[in-house]
Amino acid sequence: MPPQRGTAKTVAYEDLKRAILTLERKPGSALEETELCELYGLSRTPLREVLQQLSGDGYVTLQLNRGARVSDMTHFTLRDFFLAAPLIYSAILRLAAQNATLVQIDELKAAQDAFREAMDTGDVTARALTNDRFHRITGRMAGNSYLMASLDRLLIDHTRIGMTFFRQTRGAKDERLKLASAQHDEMIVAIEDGDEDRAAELALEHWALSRDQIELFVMPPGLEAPLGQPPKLKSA
Amino acid sequence: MPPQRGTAKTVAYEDLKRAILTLERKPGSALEETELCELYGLSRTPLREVLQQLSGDGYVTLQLNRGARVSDMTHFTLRDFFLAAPLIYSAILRLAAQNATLVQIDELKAAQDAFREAMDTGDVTARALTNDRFHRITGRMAGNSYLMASLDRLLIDHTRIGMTFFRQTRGAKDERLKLASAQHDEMIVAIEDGDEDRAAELALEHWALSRDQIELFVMPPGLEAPLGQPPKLKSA
DNA sequence: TGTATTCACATTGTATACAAATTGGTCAAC
DNA sequence: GTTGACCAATTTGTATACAATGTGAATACA
Repeated sequence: MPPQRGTAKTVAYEDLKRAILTLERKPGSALEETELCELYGLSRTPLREVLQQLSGDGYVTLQLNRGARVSDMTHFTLRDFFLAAPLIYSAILRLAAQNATLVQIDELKAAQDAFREAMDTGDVTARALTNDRFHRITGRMAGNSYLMASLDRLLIDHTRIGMTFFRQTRGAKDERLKLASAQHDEMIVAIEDGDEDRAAELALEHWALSRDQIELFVMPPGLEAPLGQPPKLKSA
Repeated sequence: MPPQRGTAKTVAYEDLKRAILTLERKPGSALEETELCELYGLSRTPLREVLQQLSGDGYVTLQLNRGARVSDMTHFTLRDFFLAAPLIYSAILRLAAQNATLVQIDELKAAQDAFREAMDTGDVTARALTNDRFHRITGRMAGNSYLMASLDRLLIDHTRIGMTFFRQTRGAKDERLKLASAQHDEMIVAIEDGDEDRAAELALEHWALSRDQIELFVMPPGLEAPLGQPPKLKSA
């Protein structure tokens, strides 16, 4: 799925992914070719190929004669997200517990160390990216390319959503972060033990925690029955 | 997910997909750029972009400085396939029953008509492609982009596998084809009725039928306990 | 005879130039 | 004042030429 391990091209590919995941590039924003060419020191031909790749991976949306945009997140995607996430996450973690190799388990532990460190520093971006990395490793452990396709797309949006709600984590809410981290630790144990039922269960608990945070963010207390019109939609 | 509705480029994109799904292009076979350029009347730049797209969609695998190959199917992928298929198919059909529009239901009926027709003619390719089309429509009905990513990849391989076992359908085995078709009909009813439980159930039954055919093909009767070595694997 | 090195060829990767399409703005007409 | 057409400027799409990498055959050497 990674494009190639070329040089400047890979840098562009990876950095665009990072920028999209961290909301540095906002959903729906235009990606102009010449700007990106200068930024990454590529000519348009290879840069366009990077954009095609990112499109296939779900990071970017292409429109004929109208260039590339960062894939946007509507409330439709949020609804889809809520439906797909528990299904895929639990399946992935079950398979991870079945199939993880020792090397991968070490990778996962390292990722968790990095996440814990990012938790301590207040760096929102680092939290989101290290968390993203943790879950992508569980995906690789599962080693199922079909499910991986869904996981990849879920994580794009999960990480982007996380960038907004990790930001508001203060005081009492840090308990949630600690809980999330503790769940990661338990996942590692379950995977090491090959305890697939426990791993799947943890995936669902972890998702439930995340879901509650998202719901809190989407629907803050006190605004549960908002008056007035729903946000206006573009008609297709 | 479709690239654009350009002209020659779209033709190349769609035709390559078709050729890959029908095994006209064999798994693992090389896709040389100049050959494809002549075939589709494109220069290398847009053709390469098509290959990048197909790579993102899972039809094609790219290697740095070594070009593109048709994604191959090992028995690893077959194992992954058996794990992921029931999960995704049932989820997709459940959502399809929830969300299908009337227009989509008409499309699905048309696809089923085409499938039935292909069943009568002995045309293996037509069977595989119309069946593929039927299931992709259910995916669009479900309208969940996350799960769609997995479904797309499952259907690539399911259709390719189908190309081999549809071929051996004769005499008594036609019963299986009729049953598959009848299941399609029942799916349409369940979707029209919004009966999501029934739709999900049918997805599993349909999968079970398909799985049995695949198992028969992979492990023909009389070879259930083969002697000697398992097929040799390429390490890594 | 077997192995290693070299060189020519073929194929992929990149840059640039050119063609086509879209966008935004101006001006005229209603 | 609003609508519409037209034109310039920007941006995307395509072709071609060139650079770099990989492949394989022939040859030299052990």
